[in-house]
Amino acid sequence: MIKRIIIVDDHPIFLKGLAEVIQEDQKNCVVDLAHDGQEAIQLVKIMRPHLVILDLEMPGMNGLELSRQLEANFPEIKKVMLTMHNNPTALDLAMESNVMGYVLKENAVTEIRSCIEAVFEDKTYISPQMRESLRKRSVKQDGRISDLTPTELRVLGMIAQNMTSRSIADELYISEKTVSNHRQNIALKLGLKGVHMLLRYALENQGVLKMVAKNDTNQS
Amino acid sequence: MIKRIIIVDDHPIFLKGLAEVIQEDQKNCVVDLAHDGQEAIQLVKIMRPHLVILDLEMPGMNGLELSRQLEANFPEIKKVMLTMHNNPTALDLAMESNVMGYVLKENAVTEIRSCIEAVFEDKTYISPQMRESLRKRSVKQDGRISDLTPTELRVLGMIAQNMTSRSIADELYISEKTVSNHRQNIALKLGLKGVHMLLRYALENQGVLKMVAKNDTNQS
DNA sequence: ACCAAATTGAGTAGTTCTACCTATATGCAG
DNA sequence: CTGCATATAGGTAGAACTACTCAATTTGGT
Repeated sequence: MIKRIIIVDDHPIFLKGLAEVIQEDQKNCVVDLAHDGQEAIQLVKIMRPHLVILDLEMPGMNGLELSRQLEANFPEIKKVMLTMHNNPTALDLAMESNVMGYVLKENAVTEIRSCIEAVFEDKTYISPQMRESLRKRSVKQDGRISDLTPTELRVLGMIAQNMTSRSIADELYISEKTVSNHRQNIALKLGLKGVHMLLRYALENQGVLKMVAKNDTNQS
Repeated sequence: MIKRIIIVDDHPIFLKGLAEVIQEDQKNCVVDLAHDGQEAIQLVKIMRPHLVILDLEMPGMNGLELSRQLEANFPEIKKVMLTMHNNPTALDLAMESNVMGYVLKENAVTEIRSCIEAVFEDKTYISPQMRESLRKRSVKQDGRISDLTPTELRVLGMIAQNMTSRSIADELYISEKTVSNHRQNIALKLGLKGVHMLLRYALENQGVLKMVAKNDTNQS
């Protein structure tokens, strides 16, 4: 049976390269391409693919949003997430939108075949590297961004934008002391210690923070 | 006349995709591929290409090192740098190793053709986006990493690794006060102000810092 | 209406870094 | 030899954040 696959990636060269890798591997496939979320949704409506392979980091509608929209409107379509960064939080979020596969771009050429085959057998596939960093996290008992309350998320986002407690307090019309308490609670939940760990964490997870901020519909 | 081109990139899908873009564009070209610096040098010895297109960010030997080695051993071969990040300091360093072109990966598919043609006419080509951020920098009169002394570079690198002044002082067997002074001087030279600006800068330029640290042969 | 979670605010002590100074030793270039 | 840059070190004041503590108010859910 012929499978229809759509690949979504804002990076034209990667998109083209991946499409050819897949077409060489999977002989009985039709592969279509989309450069962003909007284009992807239009294409999905027409093509009704069996599988959508989507990039997490994209300008405009990011991969998470796209994945959620697909899940809401086309739940029968399987989803595989592609990403540059080995970030456990992003994996958490992706899993919540019910993706079946999660592949690091650097390994895509060797793993995408196994991933597609697994997904078409209704199995999930996660990059081995990714599983490794998940294991490390559970050993460290690190907290997750999803443990944070909406206000804490907001504060963390503002920290990532290099704002001081003072300026955050001003913008939110609350006391500087309250901001300080939020910082404390965030650090506690995330298991962060040290003077600069909060800023460091905020900077390293800037991308994920933006994605979480876009829809406040997932506080456990 | 047939031109020989070698592309070096650790990312297989991008490498493949770019190769095809170039071969479609440039009909009278022979394109060869290398996945890392070592492989590139071997290939250059055999192929004696007219042009090497190389990725800045690579594990092992990075693009700057490779470019310098090519410049030292094969000065007649032209070089074009590819990079993900729009970082003026990286451009400075690349220019010092005499690259003829500097292209952002996200624009590669549309720009690589103009770039190759420019370079074969002995002109330089720099991504328009890149020129824009250069203009902004010169307006801001920002300092450059290359203004820093070797010790300051070392300290900045350690700041990027999340070390406190105390631990840096311990590791270098100097006073904490001296480290504090270095911080002050670094911030002055780079035009940074504010509590966390140094850490922020250090984190954002971690990649470049590593490249600069690898060879201390370029203090102006 | 009540309980739990979230938000807000405060106190106090200590750490880390900034933002200014000054000062000495060393090595290199003119 | 004389500057100059570099690296070293110290002083003092203050800003920003951490690390603990406690408590009042609001909010959402059963």
